[in-house]
Amino acid sequence: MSYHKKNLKEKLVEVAWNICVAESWEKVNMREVAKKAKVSNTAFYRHLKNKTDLKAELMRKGFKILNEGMKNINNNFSSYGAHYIRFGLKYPHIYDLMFGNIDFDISLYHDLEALFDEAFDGVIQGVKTFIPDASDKDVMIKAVNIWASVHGLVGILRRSDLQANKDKRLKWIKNNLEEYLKMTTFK
Amino acid sequence: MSYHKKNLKEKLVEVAWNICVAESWEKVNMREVAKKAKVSNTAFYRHLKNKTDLKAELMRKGFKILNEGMKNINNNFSSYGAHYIRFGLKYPHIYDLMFGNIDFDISLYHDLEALFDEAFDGVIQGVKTFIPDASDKDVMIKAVNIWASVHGLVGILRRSDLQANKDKRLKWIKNNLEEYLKMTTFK
DNA sequence: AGAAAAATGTTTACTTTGTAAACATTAATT
DNA sequence: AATTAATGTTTACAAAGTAAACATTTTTCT
Repeated sequence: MSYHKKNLKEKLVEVAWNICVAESWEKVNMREVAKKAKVSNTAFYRHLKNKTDLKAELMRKGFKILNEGMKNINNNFSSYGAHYIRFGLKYPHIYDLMFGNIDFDISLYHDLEALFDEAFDGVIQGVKTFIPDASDKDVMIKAVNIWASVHGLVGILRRSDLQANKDKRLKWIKNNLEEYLKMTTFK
Repeated sequence: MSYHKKNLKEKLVEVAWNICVAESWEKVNMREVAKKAKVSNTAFYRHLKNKTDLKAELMRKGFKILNEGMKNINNNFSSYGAHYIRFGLKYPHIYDLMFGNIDFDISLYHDLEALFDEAFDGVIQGVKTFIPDASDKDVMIKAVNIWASVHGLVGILRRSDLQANKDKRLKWIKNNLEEYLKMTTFK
């Protein structure tokens, strides 16, 4: 047996990430993660406090990917929305952790809370840029509407992915996200 | 000990409902439910196949309440949206089961699938009524946008309920749902 | 360099929770 | 009344999170 692996924490997080992406958070269990990382069941606990902390790690990783992708978007406002939606469709279960899971007390993880607020603030700033003369209240209303529409759409499109009942019009929306967004929320 | 309670199934579902409403689905466990219903741990299994079926029961109950409330709404289209949102805020964890939980394979529960489709179809019909000359595609686009905006907003408002950071502008939206909806999605 | 301390793995063991199986009791059916 | 079905209980097991004690490696300090 070889004690002291290098970067075991990273390895464990990566294994958990892969399971969560391929299946879902519910399918992530410590024994399986440990087995795939080729360490004992409880090695994990030398690196993370508990399973909730592992979840937080996955969220961090998700925000990192999402934010990184944001940087490579051209000046078109609606394409930011499309980027969000594509992220949600590419990593649905990570997305759930980041934006859905209300059981998770995000206020215990200040960096995650900051990442979240930052994302919303991005929308606020975007609205301000595109509607320079809007009142504070109107900016907020528009930003909330954009945020809600984008996140709500992820839910619809995910569901339609699962159902046999694949509506052609939904398919159109999915394949023409930016056009759809310009016709609705971002118009 | 008294064998053969009356309506044990209903009792169990009710107990589970109360726990799920007060806490969350994660906090619902069979032993606790059994204890609160004053039966043995496994009495449950004479009435429902497994815990997933219990979840389906809660979803049914949720749809029943939501649909019942729908009937008592006057002709204003945006007030349907507000009704949805208020339901989501009143029963957030039931709402999660009904509209969020993607792990749950709704296609195994045809009645639930039908209830879901019915709800979405309601939006389609609403859009058709309010924009009689819209193309099929445009109706779908509008309906999806309404659905997404409404469900997305529930997420934002729930989060703001939890956070100390209670933004006044969000509070305004919450207290003036219909006005907000008319300014945005339902305009 | 060598000893002490810190970090990191492992083994063992306990708890919680879902649920299967065997058994008991009551209700329904013939 | 006797048989069967329905519904409860008891017992038991497996999966999963994680605490505690122990082992080994690495780091730090003289």
